[in-house]
Amino acid sequence: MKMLSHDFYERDPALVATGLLGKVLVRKLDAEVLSGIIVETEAYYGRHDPASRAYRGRKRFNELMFMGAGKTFIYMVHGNWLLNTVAHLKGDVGAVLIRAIEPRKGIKTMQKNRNPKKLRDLTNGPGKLTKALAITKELNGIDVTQKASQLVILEGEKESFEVCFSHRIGVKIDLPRKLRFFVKGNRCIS
DNA sequence: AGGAAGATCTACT
DNA sequence: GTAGATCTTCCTA
Repeated sequence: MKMLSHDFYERDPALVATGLLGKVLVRKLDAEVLSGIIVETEAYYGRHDPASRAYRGRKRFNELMFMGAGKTFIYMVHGNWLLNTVAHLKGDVGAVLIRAIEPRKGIKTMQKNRNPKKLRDLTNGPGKLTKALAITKELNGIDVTQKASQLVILEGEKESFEVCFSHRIGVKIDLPRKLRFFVKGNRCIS
């Protein structure tokens, strides 16, 4: 399968967020490869987005959002690591939060990392998927368009599905636009 | 030093 | 399904 190019991420965050649905998130470990289909995402903007990490301007912890698209942006919220990919037009600011995946390869290892009651709870949330895929701050800032990276995103198979959208989850003050996107009917949604 | 943050788990109705 | 405790950084005072 082909990797997504740098250009894919150099677009409006909402376009990238919808575009990432159905794509394959691949986590390379020393001994094995874990993967899953992206089924839920959210778009975040810069200064005019009160829910964005970049709302209060550029700081050391959020500077990745201001830099080149196609990198990971990982941070901690309520004790969970959340995985974003930096996505924005050239010179702009933004990111896409990956909220849920449908597990494909390495399910056993994921279950070792996290032990949910039901299988469908394995990766149906932003903090859950990072734990299942062993994603931590160590992977912050790596380039998901580089083959050598421990985290990459591939083109999915050409499945057809319907995209639904809603307001973002958990944010205090949301924008008037609906910026959460998910695959209709998928059971691995948060 | 204190508190907020894009969440999760558990234990109830 | 909803409620409350608790998870760990980094920001702000």
